[in-house]
Amino acid sequence: MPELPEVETVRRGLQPVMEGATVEKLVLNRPDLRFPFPKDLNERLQGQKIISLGRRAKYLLIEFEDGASLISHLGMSGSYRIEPDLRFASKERTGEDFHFPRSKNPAHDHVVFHLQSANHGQRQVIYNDPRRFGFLLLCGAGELADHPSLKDLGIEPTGNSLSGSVLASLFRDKRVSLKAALLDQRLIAGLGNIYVCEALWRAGLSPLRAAGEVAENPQLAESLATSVREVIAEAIVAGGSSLRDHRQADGTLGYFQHSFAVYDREGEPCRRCGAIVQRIVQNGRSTFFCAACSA
DNA sequence: AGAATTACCTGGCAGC
DNA sequence: TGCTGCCAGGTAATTC
Repeated sequence: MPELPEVETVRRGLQPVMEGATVEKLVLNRPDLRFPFPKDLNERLQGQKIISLGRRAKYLLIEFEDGASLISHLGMSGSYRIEPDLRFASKERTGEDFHFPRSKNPAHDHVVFHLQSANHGQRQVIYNDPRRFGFLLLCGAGELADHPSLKDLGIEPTGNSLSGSVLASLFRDKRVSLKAALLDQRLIAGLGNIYVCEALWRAGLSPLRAAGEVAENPQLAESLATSVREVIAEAIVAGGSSLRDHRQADGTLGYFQHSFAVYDREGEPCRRCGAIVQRIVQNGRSTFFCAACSA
């Protein structure tokens, strides 16, 4: 699921239930995901109020009243879902504002937040992750900006801060391909394989082209920066992309996958020129593009 | 130092 | 129907 638009969609889905909620208990169903869970995690968070849900790049940030933050990354297959707390089922007025998605595979429900929600009564927020590439890290008050996972992240492609000139200065003298440069989280933070392919197609630029070359051409740099911002903004509005049946926290599906111009469309006609969309491998990962109308 | 490759996991799907 | 091999949106560690 999770590039920036998917993580932002998760954040918006969890926000009404989590913000202002008190952590009654945190249950860890295994000792680790990609990394070991922080020591004494339940003891550190129990009884605390969640002040806000934030996001940086593909990281979800859960901020607590004592200033600590939980840094949550969804890896390749992580998802959150919300359920009524079954221990209080008799008190629960269920179903009035949500439908609760069933777990597709309860064996991969690794973390359960038992919450006393500000507006929704008792709730469980459950983290499920079959491949376990995701992780949870705890960060003390004031340490967020310097945290190893966050400190080297580049500019957010949301809003209007990623201008053509900013992109040009980031890509200047880079000999790597545009594909690799756009995936580099130290330059622009939050893009993944899907949205890089889509943004390059929209700008009419070949993923094989050197990043530094585009940096020297203000019009191309402007076009690429605009395409990146547009693709990300449109994907957020669409609720992200739902691949392999991934769902949002409230169980609904994003629908940006229906707008893909090239991603996962190998052999199908280009929506701009009708030529056949190609798949190549760059740095070990699939790239989809139209060789006929991208230069 | 920067770039490319490999490692980490499970599930789904195509082909046999 | 079951097996095998391959592929998948991520970052981090290792190698070159």
